[in-house]
Amino acid sequence: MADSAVTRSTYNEIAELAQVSKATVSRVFNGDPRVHPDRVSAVMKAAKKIGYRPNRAAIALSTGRTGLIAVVIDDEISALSDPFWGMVTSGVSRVLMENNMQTLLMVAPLDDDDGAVSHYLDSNEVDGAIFAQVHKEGLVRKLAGKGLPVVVIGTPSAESRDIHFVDTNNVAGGFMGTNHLFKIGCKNIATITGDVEASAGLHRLRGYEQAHKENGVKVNKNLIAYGNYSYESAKILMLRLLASNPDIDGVFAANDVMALAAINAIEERGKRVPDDIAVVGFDDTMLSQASRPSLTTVKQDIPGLGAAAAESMMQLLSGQKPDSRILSTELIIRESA
Amino acid sequence: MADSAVTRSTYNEIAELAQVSKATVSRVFNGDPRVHPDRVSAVMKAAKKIGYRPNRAAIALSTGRTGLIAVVIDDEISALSDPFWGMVTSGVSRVLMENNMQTLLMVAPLDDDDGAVSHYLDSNEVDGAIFAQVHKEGLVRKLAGKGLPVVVIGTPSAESRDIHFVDTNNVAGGFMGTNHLFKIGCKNIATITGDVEASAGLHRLRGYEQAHKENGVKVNKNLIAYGNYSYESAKILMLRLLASNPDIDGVFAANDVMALAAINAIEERGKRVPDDIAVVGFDDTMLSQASRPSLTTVKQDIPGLGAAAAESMMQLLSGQKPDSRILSTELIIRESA
DNA sequence: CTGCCCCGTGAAACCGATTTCAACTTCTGT
DNA sequence: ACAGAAGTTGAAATCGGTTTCACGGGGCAG
Repeated sequence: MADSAVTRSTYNEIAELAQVSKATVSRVFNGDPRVHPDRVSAVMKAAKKIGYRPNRAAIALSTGRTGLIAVVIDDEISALSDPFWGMVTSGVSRVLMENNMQTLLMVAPLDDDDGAVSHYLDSNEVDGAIFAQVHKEGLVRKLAGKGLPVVVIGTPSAESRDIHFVDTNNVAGGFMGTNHLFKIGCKNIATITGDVEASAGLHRLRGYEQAHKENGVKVNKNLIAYGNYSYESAKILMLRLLASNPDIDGVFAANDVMALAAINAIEERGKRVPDDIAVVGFDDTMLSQASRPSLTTVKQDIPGLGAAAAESMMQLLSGQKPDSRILSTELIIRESA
Repeated sequence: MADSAVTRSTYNEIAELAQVSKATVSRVFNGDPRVHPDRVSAVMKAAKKIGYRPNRAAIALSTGRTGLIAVVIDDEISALSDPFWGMVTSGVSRVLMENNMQTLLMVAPLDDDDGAVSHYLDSNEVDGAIFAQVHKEGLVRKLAGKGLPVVVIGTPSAESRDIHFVDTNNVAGGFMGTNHLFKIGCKNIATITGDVEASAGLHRLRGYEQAHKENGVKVNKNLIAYGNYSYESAKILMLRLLASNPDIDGVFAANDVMALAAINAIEERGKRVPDDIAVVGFDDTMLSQASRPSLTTVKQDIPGLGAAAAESMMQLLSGQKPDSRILSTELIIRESA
């Protein structure tokens, strides 16, 4: 049973103290305009006197709403070690708190449509779910299909466009970064992609291709290296690129970490950045200012992405149908390109 | 009212299907050994058939336990942009999920003993709270005093030692890093501290001092610069140190980010790392491998810290009185020292 | 003056579980 | 064969709110 605390504060106590019924107490707290002002103040006073705190479990039981929004981070590669997701989450959390909701964090692999996360989410424990880093859309589709309000961070595949999402304009970002390399005179621009199974990686690659088209240059498939956002992957790929394509004079990396790895590999092979090879990253994390040479990079508003997702969620919960939002990017020019 | 879903699964439905009472259904799900095996299997079968999912709100209401543990991150400076806290949180989350509990993330300033976080936490919404990055202990003490199970990540001040905590052995870490600088021949070792208002920063400084004592060198107060873990603070401080103490030949920075800033400042002043000045960091984050020169640093087990906190919490919840845990550190030698 | 409606209110049902308590079987010992 | 113990079970109370529904009183039209 509950607690044996000294001050158990319930509607019953308030009702007794204020000489009204539980029903009236409930009406007062829910702002029912029909209650007589005198009772309202009596209830308020009584509530204050006994230090009333609502019991969320009871509210959840009777209303069916828990006040909880799940933030689900796909943990194939421990995602929270990348500051990106922490920052996204803090953006989500801030907006949810402003709306008097709480953030339930779930870091778990999403490959299983029927795993622990799935069970938890589809049994009304949360009022909605925000998904990050979605590789497989099965679970998301299933939950959205069951009527759970869902917002995805990133762009879902074409057949899931009925799902609400927010994303950075990664195509524009990829274009921006690559185009800058063209503008400063690069002729042979390689790219190290992110995980192209998810939208962000794929879209940045599309932007890279678009910049080629716009500059009248044909994409050389040998200059596309498929990475996964990790330092290690990028270092190996960059070394390989340098070996097979000695004339590379520019690199667009799909995040800052890989850009650093590329610089490291380039210098290891005795070339200089940006003099011999220019490098552009993506994200504008702390890394990009801290590295030497400092990194020219495509900046995205990371906490803003989380905040936008949370705002869309609030709209969904209030019955509106929010437009999916695409946040813009900005080129930050530093030393590396 | 609740949902209008097709499959509303409750004990009532199971009871009806299995021809038993709600009470028996409850006993089965709670592993009461007195129930006849035949009924157990009947209930199980019925539950499976209708795809039963327990309603946590109802459980919370009747048992008083919510299955939620709050992870509270003090957000004076948006903490989640530092990968450290994300990694800690993911460690917490993993252990909690293994124990069938959920992680409620609260990123908010903790300076107010009576703010939103306080209200939320002291009204039985969560079964316990894990605090990270605690500057002011007022709220923690208040909640612990009210009987909420509390675990602190970091070492509380002396008068709060009744609060359970887990921490990295920062004194040993500071010693390790500084001692390494002595061992490779440094004579004038500066340090850039973390936030010394919290235990981690202070303890690393203590370790720095201890290493001096052990090496028979008197600490020179002019070589201690008080930073706050940020790149910006460290860069400014390092430039200042170099200006006033030209004979510095070693730097122990209280985290990797500041170590990078120090290197940047040093090279900006025309000196080389490690030849002129050796630099040691702390954390062994991705930064330390990625930087050039790569960073010699004191490694701590960051997700392990979160996991340890969660394990302590589980013990507290089961009525045990866990020992506070101090995790050890390890020196990772790379290029910078 | 009567009938009707509206307003404000409280009693009671309800949300979905847990837990108490009493009752019913069945087994044991004598 | 019968009292008492042991083992199972279900009815009902409970947790703390929300919501329905019915009722009493005041105002207004007929």
